[in-house]
Amino acid sequence: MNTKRSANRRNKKELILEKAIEVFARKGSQQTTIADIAHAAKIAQGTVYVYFDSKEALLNECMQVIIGPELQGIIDSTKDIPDTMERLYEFFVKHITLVKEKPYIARFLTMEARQNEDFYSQYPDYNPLKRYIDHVVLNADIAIAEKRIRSIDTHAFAILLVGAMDFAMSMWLIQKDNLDIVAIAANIRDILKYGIND
Amino acid sequence: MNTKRSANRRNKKELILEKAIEVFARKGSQQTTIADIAHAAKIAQGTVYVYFDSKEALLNECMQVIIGPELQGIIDSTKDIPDTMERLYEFFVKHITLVKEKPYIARFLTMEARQNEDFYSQYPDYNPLKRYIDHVVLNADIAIAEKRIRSIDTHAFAILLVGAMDFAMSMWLIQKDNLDIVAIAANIRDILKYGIND
Amino acid sequence: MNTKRSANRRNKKELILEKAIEVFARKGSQQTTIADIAHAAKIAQGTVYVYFDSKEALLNECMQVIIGPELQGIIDSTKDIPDTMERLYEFFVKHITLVKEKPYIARFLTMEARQNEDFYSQYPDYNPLKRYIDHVVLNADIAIAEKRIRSIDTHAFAILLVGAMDFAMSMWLIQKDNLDIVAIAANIRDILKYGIND
Amino acid sequence: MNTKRSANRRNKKELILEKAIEVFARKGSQQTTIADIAHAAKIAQGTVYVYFDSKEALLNECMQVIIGPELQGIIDSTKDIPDTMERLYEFFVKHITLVKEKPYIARFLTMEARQNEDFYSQYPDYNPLKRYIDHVVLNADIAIAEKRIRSIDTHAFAILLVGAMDFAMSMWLIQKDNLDIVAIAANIRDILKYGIND
DNA sequence: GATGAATGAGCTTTCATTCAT
DNA sequence: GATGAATGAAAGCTCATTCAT
Repeated sequence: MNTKRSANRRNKKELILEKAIEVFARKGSQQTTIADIAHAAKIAQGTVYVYFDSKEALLNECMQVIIGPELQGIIDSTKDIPDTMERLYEFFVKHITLVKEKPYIARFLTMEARQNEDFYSQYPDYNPLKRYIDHVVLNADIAIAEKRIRSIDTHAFAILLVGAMDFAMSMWLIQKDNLDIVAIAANIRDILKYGIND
Repeated sequence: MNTKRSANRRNKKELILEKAIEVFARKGSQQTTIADIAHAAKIAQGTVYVYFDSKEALLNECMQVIIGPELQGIIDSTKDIPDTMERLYEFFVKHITLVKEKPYIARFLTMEARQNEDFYSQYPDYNPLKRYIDHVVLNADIAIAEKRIRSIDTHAFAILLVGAMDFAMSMWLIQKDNLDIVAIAANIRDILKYGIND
Repeated sequence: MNTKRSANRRNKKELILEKAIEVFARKGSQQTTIADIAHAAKIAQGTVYVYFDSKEALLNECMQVIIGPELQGIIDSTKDIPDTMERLYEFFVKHITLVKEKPYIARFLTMEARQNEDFYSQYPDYNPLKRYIDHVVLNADIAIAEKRIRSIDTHAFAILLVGAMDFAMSMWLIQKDNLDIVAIAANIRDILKYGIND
Repeated sequence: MNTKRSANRRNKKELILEKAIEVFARKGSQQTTIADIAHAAKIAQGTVYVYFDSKEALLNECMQVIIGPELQGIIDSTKDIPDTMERLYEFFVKHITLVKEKPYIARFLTMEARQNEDFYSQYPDYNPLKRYIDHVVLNADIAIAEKRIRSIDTHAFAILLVGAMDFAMSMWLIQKDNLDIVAIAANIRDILKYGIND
């Protein structure tokens, strides 16, 4: 009984989260109404408030669902690649692949994330791309220690890499057809590796 | 008379635009009301609608004012630097300087710009950073032709450079104190120049 | 079995009533939600509706519980005081004592009771202070018949006495600290007894 | 121009206040919706918010309108009666007359006033009947100094008088037909003057 | 009987937009 | 052109009540 009830509860909450992510991503959080989400989930508006305190709380949980499993999943899935730079490259590619499969993630990362300044100020660690930055810095530090790359400023390197990822995503969202994002990834790798100098 | 009237008209329209940019940048366009702007410009709310069809039209004109003079100004002011790569680096630095002086520009470029998907879809060329991308691609192509740099994919290079600029700006907006954006610029230059390989 | 069941039923209903009185008195009936009461009674919201038809019905039963045992108790406990006026004074004092011990009673008498105009119109006899008025009139009539007091308008006298009690309670609810309600009672007695004339 | 506009503004605000008092008095503030008031004033709901910050602010202004001019008017209009006790009696009678003419005042004084505990805590001086209490205390003190009445506790006396007024109003609101409130006033005067003792 | 998730009508409040002056 | 009072649609949110379990 309890387990079934509890399962229903979790399912309903997850259903709302899932639909909310969809709608938020499609319309933007400001343009999305609770009525939109309730309609998408085929529930009454009031039901949303059974599971979430407010629209803002719902949005925050959506972001954490994305930031948590999805982004961490990418970091984790590349963990075992031995070559450090290969690992970062794979990380880059997997991120792009994820975004191509679930464009709403890009939507959250590049758009919603930037609007919630208050959210950031309160929980700076939830900044989704901050996690990426940390990951890149960590790996680049290792690569330097292992003498696989020269001694560079790893924070600047992380901004280059993550900034390029983020920007490529943004552009891809707008002009999907004209952007071969996978080819771009390979070329970015080449530039970062050898530089632009002769 | 006519010219004077016309001048008044232009002045009042420019006054509204100027104040709107200020308020939009400070509060975000969604949080900004027409009343806020009218108050900032010390005019009546109805007057805004004498010069602009709607709030959205006003926002769009604000973006064009920024994208136009301000960003083009940076491109133009670095036009005469002879060395191509030096020119791009100066462009990068001037952009950062501009943003540090007028943070509302960053606000528009990194936040507002991404919210107006409709705007983009309708007018893809108004994408502010698109102009930067074009500028970087153009210059990198020249640099290759002049054999100042090796033959790279200039589009990927542009994404790296502009993406890093944009991302650094975003981070700087959130955590101004902990980000020495000028030092980062220098380190990014170094990485792009020589690559990370030994 | 049946008796036990019935006892359980009565117990649960009394539990709800008891907790409802507490919560209604603390927050006011309008600010109180069924969820508040269910929470206070540690039962499910739906259970409230097993015993009461509606929130309003619950409130009405609460009022009757208070008007019944509590107020009647005061009347009864002073029944045996032989001197009529002494009896009324004691009645006054006991009422004050009761209210000081159970302030939620004052809350109901002075606040909730006045809001339910519909309730009154339907059941005028449930007006809690009406019972007091009747009691005072009855006793004053007796006192006159016994020639303990002069022939006054006993209804006016009852309004004076009960009105003063009610008003003193109201003020005491608002500014508990600054009102020595017992001293006031003694002084009111003196005025009523001898009048204000020299 | 300005004066006409300004006059319109004041008129509209007064119109809203007037209608709000009517509706609040008829339905109670909690049961009254902004839509009710807007409908009564034949304006749009939003217009209410042009003149008042919130429903609560509107209610507060309603109370002040009543507490201010109306109650003070009674106090003022009896100022010139030379005999102190006669003055207080006239004050009592005028209050009753006012309430009979504008029953909504009674509604506010006896009902709304008691519900807004928060309001009281914040602005204890706005307590409408507090003003009456002060007035009675002041006059009774004078009467004692003038040796027109004996030395009584004037605060207790004020509670008797104002409490009786308030209670009589409450009862009259509920059972208008069966209460000759003017006769009661005369009898209350008699009791207070000579006491109940032989 | 007991539960509590689900409901949806109804509330207050906001604000882009209009229009008589 | 300029005004700002007026509008009313639409939003987020609450909560008494219901009903399948």
